[in-house]
Amino acid sequence: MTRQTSQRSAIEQVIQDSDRPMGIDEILSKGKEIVESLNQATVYRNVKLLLDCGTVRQILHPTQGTLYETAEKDHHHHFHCHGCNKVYDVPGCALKEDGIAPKGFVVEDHEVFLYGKCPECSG
Amino acid sequence: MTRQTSQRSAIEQVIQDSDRPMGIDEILSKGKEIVESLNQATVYRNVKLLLDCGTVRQILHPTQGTLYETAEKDHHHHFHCHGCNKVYDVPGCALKEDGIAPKGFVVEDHEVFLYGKCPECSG
DNA sequence: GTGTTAATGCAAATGCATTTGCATTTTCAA
DNA sequence: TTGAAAATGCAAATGCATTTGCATTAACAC
Repeated sequence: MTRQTSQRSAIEQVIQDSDRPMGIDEILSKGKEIVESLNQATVYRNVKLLLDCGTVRQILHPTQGTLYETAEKDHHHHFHCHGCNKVYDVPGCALKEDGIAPKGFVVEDHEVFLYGKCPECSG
Repeated sequence: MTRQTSQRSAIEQVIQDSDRPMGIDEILSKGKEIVESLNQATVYRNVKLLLDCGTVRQILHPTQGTLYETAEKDHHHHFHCHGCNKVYDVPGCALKEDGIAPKGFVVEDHEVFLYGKCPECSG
């Protein structure tokens, strides 16, 4: 049976409240603002639980490693700013619907990663 | 000074001749068909040289790890078949030109990863 | 309240891709 | 042809994210 702990709800809250995907370290540091004793291994363990129960989604980012976001979000893309190094959500889908892949290829899913400067860093 | 060796040209040839990106292990096994003594460390060392001199491009694939392809290729996308596990090149760009990212974001580059079944595996 | 046992914190262990040290082999300029 | 230096093969070492063992703490059913 699974129990409700302060660290568990801190981790859930941090992920739910974020408008962009985060890595383990960022979840850890944000979570520490809520429960200061929070430990990295606990973050790994709880994120894995959340993945298993489908609450959270894993993003394998080409340059930023493994990130996590709420599974509640609709399909969207990710923008990596090489100024502040953050990964932002980009709502909607900029992929053309037809003829994406050559004849015979069945496209079941896709991911788009954008790179550049965010508003704060491009000024 | 850099010298021409049979393993070096085997590695170059394997990468040049391929119509899809390959990981170290695949470069190694294809290379072994040309020079059977070929060693993994040698592949790593030579691929790094080719990267440095701009002949080869590195792809950090979300699910397939680090792949390599000729830098000669034009911009294209990559399709991962979860049947045969190969990554295919998809010529052209299926990304809409405008309004990809919200106002203020400067998009300098992008990558598109497609997932599904290739013609051989979807039959 | 109390006891059972899940969850945590910590540090050590693991797994894996990549790199490195070194003895040996090979290239290539002289 | 020969010798210095580059490259190779091999195995061990590294770096890193992630996992695990274990003693301790805390949740919650009773």
